[in-house]
Amino acid sequence: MAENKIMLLDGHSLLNRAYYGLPVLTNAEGKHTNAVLGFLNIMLRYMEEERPTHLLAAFDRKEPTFRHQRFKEYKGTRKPMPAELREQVPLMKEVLASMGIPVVTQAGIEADDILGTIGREAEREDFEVVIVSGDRDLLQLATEHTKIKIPKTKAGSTVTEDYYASDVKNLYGVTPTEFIDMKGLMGDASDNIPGVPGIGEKTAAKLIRSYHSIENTYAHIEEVKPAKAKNNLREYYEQALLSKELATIKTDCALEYKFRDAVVEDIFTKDAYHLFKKLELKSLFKYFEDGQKEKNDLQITVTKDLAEVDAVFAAVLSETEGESGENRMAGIGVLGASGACRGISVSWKGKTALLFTGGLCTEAQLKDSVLGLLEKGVTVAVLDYKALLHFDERLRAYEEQIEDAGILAYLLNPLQSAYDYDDIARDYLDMVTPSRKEVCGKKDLADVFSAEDEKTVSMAGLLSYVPWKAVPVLRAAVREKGMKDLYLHIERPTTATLFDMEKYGISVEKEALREYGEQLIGRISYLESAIHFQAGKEFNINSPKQLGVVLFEDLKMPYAKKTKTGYSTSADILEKLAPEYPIVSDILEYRQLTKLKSTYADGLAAFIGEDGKIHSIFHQKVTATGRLSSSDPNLQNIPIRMPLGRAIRKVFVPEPGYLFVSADYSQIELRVLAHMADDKNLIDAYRHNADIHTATASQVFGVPVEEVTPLLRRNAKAVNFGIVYGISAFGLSQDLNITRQEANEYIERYFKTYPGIKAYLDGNVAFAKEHGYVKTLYGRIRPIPELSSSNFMQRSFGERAAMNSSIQGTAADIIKLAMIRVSRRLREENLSSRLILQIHDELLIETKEEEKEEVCRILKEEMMGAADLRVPLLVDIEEGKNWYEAK
DNA sequence: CACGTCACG
DNA sequence: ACGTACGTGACGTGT
Repeated sequence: MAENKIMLLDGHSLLNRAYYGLPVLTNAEGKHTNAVLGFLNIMLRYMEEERPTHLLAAFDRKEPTFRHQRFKEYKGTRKPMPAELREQVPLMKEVLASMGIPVVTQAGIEADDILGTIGREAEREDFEVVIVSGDRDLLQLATEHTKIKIPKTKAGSTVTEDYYASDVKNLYGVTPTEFIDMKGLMGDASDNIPGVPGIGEKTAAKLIRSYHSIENTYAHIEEVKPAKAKNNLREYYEQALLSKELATIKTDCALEYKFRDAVVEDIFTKDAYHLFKKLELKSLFKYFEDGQKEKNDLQITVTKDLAEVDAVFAAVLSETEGESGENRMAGIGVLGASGACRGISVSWKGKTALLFTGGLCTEAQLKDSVLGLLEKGVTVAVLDYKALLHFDERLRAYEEQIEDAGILAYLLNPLQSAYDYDDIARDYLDMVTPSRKEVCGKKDLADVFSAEDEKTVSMAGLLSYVPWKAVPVLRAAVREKGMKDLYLHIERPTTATLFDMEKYGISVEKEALREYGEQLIGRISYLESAIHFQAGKEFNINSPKQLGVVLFEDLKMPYAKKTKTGYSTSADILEKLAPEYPIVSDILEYRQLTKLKSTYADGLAAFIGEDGKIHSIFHQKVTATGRLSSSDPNLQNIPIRMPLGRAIRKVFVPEPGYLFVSADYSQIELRVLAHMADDKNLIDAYRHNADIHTATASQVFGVPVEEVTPLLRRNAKAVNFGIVYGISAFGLSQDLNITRQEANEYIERYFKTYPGIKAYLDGNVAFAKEHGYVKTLYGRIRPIPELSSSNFMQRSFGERAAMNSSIQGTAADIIKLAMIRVSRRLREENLSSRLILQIHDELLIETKEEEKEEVCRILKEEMMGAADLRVPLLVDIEEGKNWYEAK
């Protein structure tokens, strides 16, 4: 029989070590999990290394007090345990319990003493003992058969120090027992052990090496070398003995727990699996692969035989006929990109079929068959409706029968980074599945698929099975959270308008774009030479690191400011230096021009397709607030603020015979705020169509409207912006280059002028703190886990995000509504005008000359009418033969 | 792959 | 005392 080995975990100490070793990590509910994950990683690694037959974890009954006051980072400072760590203590115990690992605590006995006592008990019964702790105090327990393992996190990875008695001796020159005496002399501020003043680690080690104990040192007090140590030890001898007692870990406690019960069994239990899932400890799922995780009840058939394919669709139809709910539903997934579809995946009533093209079964056949399901009234569940429209846009006619699991999941938690099949399976179906990356790497499923490769077959099946299975769950959750209307009337209809914009694209004059880039080169190389000359050396201007050294070390400029890696060379710093140093002006201009060249001139050119157009992607599941985002390329950040950058808009043109019309909401966020806060003063200002910044300046600074100077207006405008962003005196002071006190005064005066705003913002933050999320006017939620942080900075961020998100999110809801209404009208009135782009508060439309008047009217009507607020929603319209003119 | 920077709303 | 405005995406550098 293998020899017995027991591993003893120092619960609080390991949790503490893990907490500070890993970055903040939360699950969707905002529960912090980094310490739990770190603890488990260390534990699992050591179990692998040591293969113990017995295992348990010791915790203090209460939070450590008195002797073991060790939840602090620095000596002497007694930091309370951060809330993020505190909440993980009970969680950790729960996790251990779920894994069948005993959590040993006992009233009046500290964890160290439990470890010491059990360690000795086990050793007496011929166990090998391994004690795991982040705390070096435990070294005193080391023997020939008791090893102390101390994990250390170094640069992200964990390294371990192992100590038997001999290792302690080698390192400190004292035995583990003498280690206690050493500690008695030197003390430990972090453990509230006083020790002897003036005796530090060096002296203590020397004395104990010579005399082996405090008592014996005292007996030879006359010989004690440094005079200071001699005198202090005399004076503080009692305290030294007390310290020794405090530092001694007890090994003879009367424990109720019998360590023989701590036999290691299968720790990857079903309970553990469910708990890990709830905590989203994804990296640990792999341990359950053969264990307790639910078997995917996928029944998959694979075919490319036309008759069999037909039979599958016939079966779907007949078996869903007359059913309701999920039984009337089929999941559909496309295998391969839109142009190169190799097949589709279909799930219904728990069954899944993979249907491939080839032989007599064509892509068109598959598409028609899917359409056939919809015609017969089957509801189709998908992971990504927009992707499906790229597969076959005829599906848009059946929008009301389509359920998008990805969008539903996004509404339930917009903070996730992805909504792929594995995410939804994990979050809503309690299934752990290999991710797309694990199955396909960087390739498309269609390229790696093989009927013999079980993983690819399984993943292909999941593409339809997961939406089929999850949509009922997701729908119920969305309804329960009050977002059903948001989904049905805003989010789902938005998808098709985004698809249209992506498909249609926007024309770009390639040659003009090339010339634009060309024209920048000369000036860029001139500036480069000028900068190098003024610096007195050549260096990479694009490297903030090198630039920082040149400016703040070589040229010794002031305003040198931090960043983790070096000096900050951001524009707001350089702008302060520019009047004084010509080189800085040149750098600013250089930065501007190279940005235009690389991101816009060259960057955009790379996206122009065969059709002379750019088809950027509009993302509906990315932002925390409900806004859209755009990528490949991003057409929502084309320059406009500076003349030279703005000129790039000239290369964006309508198709021949068409014009651009751009329509943007005037200050939609402030108007939304006025409505939601129901602030009488702000509402009145908007109802009277006042210049809002001037009106604000007049009221806040107490001067008649006619006497508002440009400076006052500018300040008021900054305050208005700040309010929308979740005001902070520091942010405002930065923006206006004023002191924080002045900024504070502005804010106070603002809130005095608009008391409704103050009440609303406060109320919103309070709501967020109570519920953990904020809501838009249309019920969209944004969770804000940072609000429960004990970290001031994070919590403050949460408060600002709470103030901002309802406003930004409500504006985003309204613009989505406007897009839906505008495209509906354009279609209903049989116009050939199209929605081209959305830039948050602006819609760009391509219109025929003769439709222009009509389109402008529609835009005004539908945008202004998108929401019925307590203030008018004004829309400004411009037109032109390119995007530069239409703005 | 993280960071600094900067383009937009 | 803490050290920031809210929301994005793309580029170049440097580990």
